[in-house]
Amino acid sequence: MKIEEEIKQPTFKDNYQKALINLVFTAGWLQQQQSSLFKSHSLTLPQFNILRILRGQHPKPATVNLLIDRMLDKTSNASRIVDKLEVKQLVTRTVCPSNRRAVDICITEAGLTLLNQLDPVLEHQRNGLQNLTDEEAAHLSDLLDKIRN
Amino acid sequence: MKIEEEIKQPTFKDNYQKALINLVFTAGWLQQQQSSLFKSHSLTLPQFNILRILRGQHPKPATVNLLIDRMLDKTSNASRIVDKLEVKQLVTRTVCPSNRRAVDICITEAGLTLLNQLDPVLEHQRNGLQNLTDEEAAHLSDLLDKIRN
DNA sequence: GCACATTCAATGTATGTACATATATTTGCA
DNA sequence: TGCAAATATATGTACATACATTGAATGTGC
Repeated sequence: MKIEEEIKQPTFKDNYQKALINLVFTAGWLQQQQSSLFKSHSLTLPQFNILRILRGQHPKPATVNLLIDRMLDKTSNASRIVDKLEVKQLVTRTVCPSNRRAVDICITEAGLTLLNQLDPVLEHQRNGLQNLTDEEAAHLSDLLDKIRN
Repeated sequence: MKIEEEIKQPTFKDNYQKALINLVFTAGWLQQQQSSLFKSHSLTLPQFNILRILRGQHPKPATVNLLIDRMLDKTSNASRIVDKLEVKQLVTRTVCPSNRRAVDICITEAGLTLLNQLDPVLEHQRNGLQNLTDEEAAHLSDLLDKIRN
């Protein structure tokens, strides 16, 4: 469905306004698609993303700062998302021995197992962009880089 | 800055994953840019978007259902966003005479004045996509439509 | 060695998102 | 008519976002 129909706005001021609205709408649409994949495992999208970063570090620990650096949403509160993951015993939190201000966060075996279960689901969906060709996906990424200069 | 640098991830599995992450990241980046424009007027982005829809209807009233239909984020709670706008006296809420289940929501003069103040700011920014050409913006929008099929 | 700024994480508050449920009203049909 | 289903909105709860503030630990300059 074209964006005009999705939000029932027949015309836009110009192509810039149309692309902006389409961009925000489509990103939300994709995030909702992804969220639904995790719901049955009681994981939210931000929780999943944090876990994935931790797996990338594994077996090295990560700090909260490192998580923020790598998160898509820089302003969100990594500390509290880690709280939730800790309660579910998917991560551990220990004070860093070499710098007691920092906290070492590690993914647990349970966390790794959960992610491994989720991988094939995501893979099968080709990350939700299955309607694009490889070239189109690359071109899209270039346009987005250009937006942010 | 390329997306690889933004989130400090040197490589991606494929162009699909890269485009997906870039899409979500860029949409968040744009929304934060916009939010900062409203902050000095104590308006949040969802509140602004609701106000803009109401201005489009003016002087006809809108219902909560109409707002949800036109909102970018369909699952958000329009009712509570209208609450906030009502407290600020930017909108009015009256029970619809012809259907007492529904609520007629109208933008007030104060709301219209506020939007008019904000318009030039947004216009000047070309909606945040000033780095794209008109053709690129149109092409981006087409790619996004294609993602959602 | 000590005052002071900086860094790192946690916390507080307001708002928004996601989803389930509640309440009132209207519609439709047996 | 009467009553179940559908509709329109509001409310409850858990989680996340945005941003300011706090508090402990560390680094720096003197």
